[in-house]
Amino acid sequence: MGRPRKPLLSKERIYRAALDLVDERGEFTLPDLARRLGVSPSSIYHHVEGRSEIVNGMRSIISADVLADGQFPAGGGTWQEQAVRWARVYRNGLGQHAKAIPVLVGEAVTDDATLEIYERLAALLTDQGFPPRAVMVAVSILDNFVLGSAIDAASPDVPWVTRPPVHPALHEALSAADLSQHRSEAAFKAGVEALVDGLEGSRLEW
Amino acid sequence: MGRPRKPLLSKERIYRAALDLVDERGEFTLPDLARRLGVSPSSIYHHVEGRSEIVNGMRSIISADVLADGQFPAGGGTWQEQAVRWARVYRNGLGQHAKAIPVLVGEAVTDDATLEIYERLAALLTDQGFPPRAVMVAVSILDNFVLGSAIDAASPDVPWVTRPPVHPALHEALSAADLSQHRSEAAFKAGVEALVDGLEGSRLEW
DNA sequence: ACCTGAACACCGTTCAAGT
DNA sequence: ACCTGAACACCGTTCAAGT
Repeated sequence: MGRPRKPLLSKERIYRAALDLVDERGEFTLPDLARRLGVSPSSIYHHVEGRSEIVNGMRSIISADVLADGQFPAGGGTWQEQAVRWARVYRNGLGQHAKAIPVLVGEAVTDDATLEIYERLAALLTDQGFPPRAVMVAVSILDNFVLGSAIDAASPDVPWVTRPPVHPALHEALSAADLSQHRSEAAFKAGVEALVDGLEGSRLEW
Repeated sequence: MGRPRKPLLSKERIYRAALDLVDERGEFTLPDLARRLGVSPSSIYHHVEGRSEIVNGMRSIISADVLADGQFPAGGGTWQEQAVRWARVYRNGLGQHAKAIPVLVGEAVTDDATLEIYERLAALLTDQGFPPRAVMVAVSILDNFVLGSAIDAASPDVPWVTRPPVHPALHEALSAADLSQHRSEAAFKAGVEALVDGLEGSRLEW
């Protein structure tokens, strides 16, 4: 068939199609992706280095969307309110692509958009007088919780399959809160607020 | 070659070998696993259903080790101290197999040992008078943070590759805390304590 | 029952050949 | 420069054949 007059592909189009695929199915293969793009698998290699560049590209799209949110994290209020908003907006952004998270985990973060997300939080804390080591610890704390919560939100339904006689307390708790969406939300909100309160108390320890 | 007088394989041996492999390399394939076991790939299928049973088996080994820890979570002290211990022991157990975490994430939890871990925490909180919905939220909160922290600990070195002029605050923070092991530890300790304190304050809200 | 080797339908990636 | 089809070394899984 030879070269087309106008390129059929671009990095952007490849990343987006891969993200769409993962949103739908929780995974993607190069042949699937090629089919979706109406192209042959080998064509993709004229635009990207390989599979892991595509995964990183997916993440940069998600992060760019997060950064586009006007509330991130500026918008006034105390620094605690801004930190809570940082976590909420970031987690919501990841939650839009919950099925992608297992794919993203394990690939190192190198893209500018994602780094900028962490820079925003680091800058907020630095401005607040946190010493550099405390900034690192605080960023890690919120990052860990956001990531864990986003994975939780990504679990299809209930995260644990209990059998009542064996796990009575866990089973009871699960059936009381069967709206898993709400469970995950409530856990996130309460957790972030507790963490940010905790930061204030111990910010000079590190 | 035909059937040996004594079976060469067992579920147990397969799970352990797979976990060893993942500990070393961060991943495993059936051919690798077969080689390690001195057996042909197809032999494995006489003992397990397939790859995902092996992944679940790996998790149950890790969880059994956690449960074998005498400190889990009994050992006296206030319920807050016990909850903190629960998180620490569980996270340390996962940390022994940090490279396995990306492999485990995404596979639903169904094995008894892992469910028992959560049951212990749920029972602790139930005994403490937390209503079922609060138990669920509290368990989710600690679970999310433990998982996020364990993933963080699994990252080979620094989780973010910054370029100084673009991400000044983040870069400064990173270079101040270049001992990543310690960074991850400090973040975990401070985070868990803040979360458990927060639980006490809001336990009747849910 | 439990191992083997051959076979199947896949996967990611490379590359010469076309325009 | 950018697409294709053929090819490569893999992967997980199945199954008939052996003891």
